[in-house]
Parts: sequence; structure tokens; C-alpha cells
Amino acid sequence: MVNMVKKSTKGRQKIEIKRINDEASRQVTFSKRRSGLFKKFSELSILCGVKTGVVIFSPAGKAYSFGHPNIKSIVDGVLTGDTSLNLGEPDVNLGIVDARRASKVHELNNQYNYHSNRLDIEMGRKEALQVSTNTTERQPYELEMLYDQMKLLRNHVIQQAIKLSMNDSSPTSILDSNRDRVSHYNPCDAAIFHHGYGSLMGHRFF
Amino acid sequence: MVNMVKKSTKGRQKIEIKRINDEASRQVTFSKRRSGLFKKFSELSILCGVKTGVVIFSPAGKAYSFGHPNIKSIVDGVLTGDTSLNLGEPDVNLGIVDARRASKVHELNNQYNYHSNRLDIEMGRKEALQVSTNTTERQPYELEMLYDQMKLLRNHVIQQAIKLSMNDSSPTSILDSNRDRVSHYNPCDAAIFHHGYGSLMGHRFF
DNA sequence: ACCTATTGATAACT
DNA sequence: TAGTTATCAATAGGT
Repeated sequence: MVNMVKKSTKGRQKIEIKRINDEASRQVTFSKRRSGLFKKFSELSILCGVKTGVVIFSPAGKAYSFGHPNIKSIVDGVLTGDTSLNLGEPDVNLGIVDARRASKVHELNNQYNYHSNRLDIEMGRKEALQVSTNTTERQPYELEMLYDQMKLLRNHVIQQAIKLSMNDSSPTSILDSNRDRVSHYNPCDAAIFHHGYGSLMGHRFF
Repeated sequence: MVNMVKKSTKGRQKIEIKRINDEASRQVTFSKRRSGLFKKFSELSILCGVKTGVVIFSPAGKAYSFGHPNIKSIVDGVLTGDTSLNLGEPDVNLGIVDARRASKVHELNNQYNYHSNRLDIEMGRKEALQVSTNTTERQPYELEMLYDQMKLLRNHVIQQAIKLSMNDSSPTSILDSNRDRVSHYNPCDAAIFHHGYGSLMGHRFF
């Protein structure tokens, strides 16, 4: 055995994918992997010319979001002829639920969670926004836009509920009787108000 | 030089992070990296117990989304009124549009449209559903689940609209008068219907 | 935050 | 589109 030099570290070890119990370790892993993910997202955006949006809710309930090229771009240019943002097909649901689930109820719950999470993200709870803790400079304009989005989407959710109730005669259409009263409502008519708090966590690119 | 065996491939090569010009290569890279990213997201969710949400808009204009709430905890949270999952907060008022953003009406419209499209999709409008054009085999069960998801989400949207309206006294609260009638509505009580159309691209996890 | 052994992801090719 | 493999990139554990 030549060169029996004591290794300085064990290096990377294989880990099981399950919740990390130790709080400190979990936090370290969260930070490291979050950075890695954001980097990979930006790479994907650049390599493939796609727009991406990511939100990660930390255990503390903070949201770390990332959009490439930026948040605004994701929602920009939608009906201005830019079909790249027109969603002609349903989103792909990438197997959150394993094919061998125990019961259908459980499964549906999972999917309900999935969508709840999606909507939650899109609403972009302003409380979830936090001031960046790293050195990346703030992006005030982006923040304002995001907040505006929240307002619009919130209004939109209401309108969608109305639309649904108008087009659906199933037992779940609890809003049916409102159709006349509300059908002319247009959320875009609502004035936009904004507040100056919150921050998007920036991301160091490469 | 012993063992001068011709290598079967060059293996992975370092690449520059810039847009891939070749369409086929770009598509391949997109698919592979997207899979890798979603996997990493789910790992992060599991390892650190966090909620994640991702949206990637492909060059073809399709949206690939992924959310990984920690299954049961979030469902329970939603159904028990955990505010961390409620959709935003009520508008407190209608304010004067900031001068700086007064000219951004168009952008906001775009955002609104963006969200409209998103929600329309999630609401499961039949017209939006299409049979996959690629060679991926169908997954009937997955399809049914997708439709079920739509139902649940639709219900969820309605409920959220109600919640919003109940907590909001602004002019946008058009559903206010319904609060008594609908406040006890629970989307999970809704019957689930499913149909066999549409297509869902599956994703192998791990 | 930095280091490095190792695992994990993936570019090129089939 | 799916599989293989050489190589690169991310990161677990330690400092």
C-alpha cells in the first residue's frame, strides 16, 4: 500500500432521500441545494431558451423565488403575439404520486395538495417574500410587478370561480345563482395598489 | 500504453452555457435537464421538508410544472384553514396607481392573461385538452387522475374565491353576499367525475 | 465559508 | 425516444 495518506475528509457520501432530522444539517443542505437548483434552472433557461419560474418555501415559511430571465419576463408578452407563453395544453403533472399508491383518496389528496401549492405559489403570498440575505442587490421593480401580479391573480381567481359557476351545472357549482350579478365583472378594471415591502431573493448567476 | 481500448463514446463533454442552436439537441437537453431538475426538486422537498413549485415554459409553449408539497401535512393544513396555504390576503383598499407603473397597464394585462391561461388550463377546460402528439404511450389511469385533479382544483378555486370574498370588503368582493350559503362548502366533499380524454406525459421519479 | 472525495447528472453516441 | 458510458458537476462531510 503506497501513498497511504490519510484522507482529509470522507468526501461526499451517499445519502438516503428522506427528511433530514438534524436541524442544522437540514438548513445547510437546504441552502446548498437551493443554490444548485437555481443555478441549474438558469442554465436550462439559457441552454434551451425557455422561461422558468421557481418558488421554494423554506421550512420557516419564507419563499425563495427565481425567474429567468426575470420574474417579469415570465409573465410578459403573453397576448402580444408571443405564443411561447400561451398555454395550449394542460400542464404536465410530473409524477408526484407514485403509480402504486395505496388508495385513490390518498392520491387525490396528493394532487389536491399539488394544485393548492401551485395556486399558492402563483398568488405569491406577500408575507412569504423576504429580504434577501445574500449580497445580491434588490430588484424593486420586479417586486412591484410581482405584487401587482398577486393582486391581479387574486381578482382573477374570483372571476374564474364565477365563470365556472356559469358554465357548470354540476353539484359543485355553488355560485350558479350569481351569474347575472357578477358576469360583467372584470378584474382588470380594478385599480392596482402596491406596498413597498417584501423582496425577491436574488440569485447569483454562475 | 496498456489497455488501449477504443472508448465507445467520448462521454460527457464540458459545454458552454449558451443557447443550443441545434433544435434537436436543444430538445434533448431540455428533456433531460428538466427531468433532472424535477428530481432534484423533489429531493429537496423531501430532504428539507419544504414546499416547492416550478414552472418551465418550453420553447413550444407548453408549461411543465411541478410542485412538491409534503403530502399529508399540506392537505391537512389546507382543510384546517392553515393560513400558510390560503391564497393571499384581501385587498385592503384600492389605491392610486404609482406613477412609475401607470404606464405598465399593458404589462399588467399581459400578466392577467398569463394567469388567465394558467387557470383556464388548470380548471380543465375540455378544449384545452389534447392528445399528446408525441410517441409517449398513453396512460389512461394518469389521464383519469388528471381530470380528477381538475375537478378538485376547480373546487378549490371556488372555495378560495369564497374565502377571499369573505375577508375582503373592497369593491372586488362581489361574492360577499354568498358567504353564508357557501362558507361551509368543502371541496373535498365534492363528487369526483372523470373522463378519459386528454393526455398526460408521465415522469419517472428516481 | 472552504475543501475534496465521492456520488450523481449528463453530453455524446447508439 | 430509450439506453450506455465517459466525463463533468454537485455536494456530504469535514475543517
